[in-house]
Amino acid sequence: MPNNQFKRGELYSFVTGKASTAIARRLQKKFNTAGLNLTIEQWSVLYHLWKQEGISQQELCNATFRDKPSITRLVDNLEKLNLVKRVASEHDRRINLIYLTKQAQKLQEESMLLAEETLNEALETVPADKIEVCKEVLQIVYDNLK
Amino acid sequence: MPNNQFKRGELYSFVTGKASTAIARRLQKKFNTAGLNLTIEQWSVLYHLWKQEGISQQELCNATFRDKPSITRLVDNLEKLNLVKRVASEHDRRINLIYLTKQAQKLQEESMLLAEETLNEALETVPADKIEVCKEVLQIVYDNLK
DNA sequence: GGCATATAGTTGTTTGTGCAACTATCCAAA
DNA sequence: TTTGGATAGTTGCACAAACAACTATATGCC
Repeated sequence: MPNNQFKRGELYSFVTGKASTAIARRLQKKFNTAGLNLTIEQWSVLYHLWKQEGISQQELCNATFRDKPSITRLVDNLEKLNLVKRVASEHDRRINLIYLTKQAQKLQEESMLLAEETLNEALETVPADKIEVCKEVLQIVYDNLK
Repeated sequence: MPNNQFKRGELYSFVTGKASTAIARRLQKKFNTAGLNLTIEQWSVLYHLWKQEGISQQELCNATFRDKPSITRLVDNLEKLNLVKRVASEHDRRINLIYLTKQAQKLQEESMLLAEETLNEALETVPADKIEVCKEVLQIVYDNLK
């Protein structure tokens, strides 16, 4: 049992994601302070659309690791904010393709800068090689459980 | 700028806590399968009460890294499930001390086993020294942002 | 063509989070 | 002793997640 040695206090932080919660809260505060009227969850959808727009809601589910109802409602809210548009696919009428509005394109640079800034604050004083190990472990955890 | 080297794809996982989300989902499924009628958030409150009961809601806020309204509602729901009781402090009538019921005491062993099992599955194939580095980094992240 | 099945998306319900505003109580200083 | 500020907890609101049940459309097979 090589990995069976959890002291209880350590178990807790892993399950609750203390660190990632703290990162998300800090970024949310930066968005609010900057007057970006955007939740972290909405940002995480835009994040993938900035890489490639015109993808389906199902593809957004896979990319953001969320279920279909969550994406339906996030897209609902992003549509209300005039940041995305649903466009019915011509080939398959079950599919909505999601496109960014001009307004959303304007948000990319500023929000990404705030995200990088947040991560730099989070990882201040952490040596680069330890960050690499940490990323590697978190990726394996994800792969082990998905 | 020693830590300024985020490739964008990596940034996303850090902010969204992909790994810890996956762990929490896996544990929730184990609870459901085992017939434990308990959310991960409720479990995280019980977790601290098992270590020490009779603490105030404010102390639960600090321990679980949640705000006061969140704890109010988690305690509400735990009370509905007959797992905890609010007892007004005699010294300071503003304070509720939270005590476990017998029913909650019975849940400890089984739920902690499932949590350890989940972590073992998550960290399968990860060498112990890398786990240590990862824990260390996540703790620093938390300390940097709190 | 017609039917079974799979896929894309939506809706309802319960639970939790974050913020602001609120009540009740305590405490300390004038 | 009163009054003003701090602390503990609650409530309302908007947003999000997980699950189940639902509609609409597509596809493959007879």
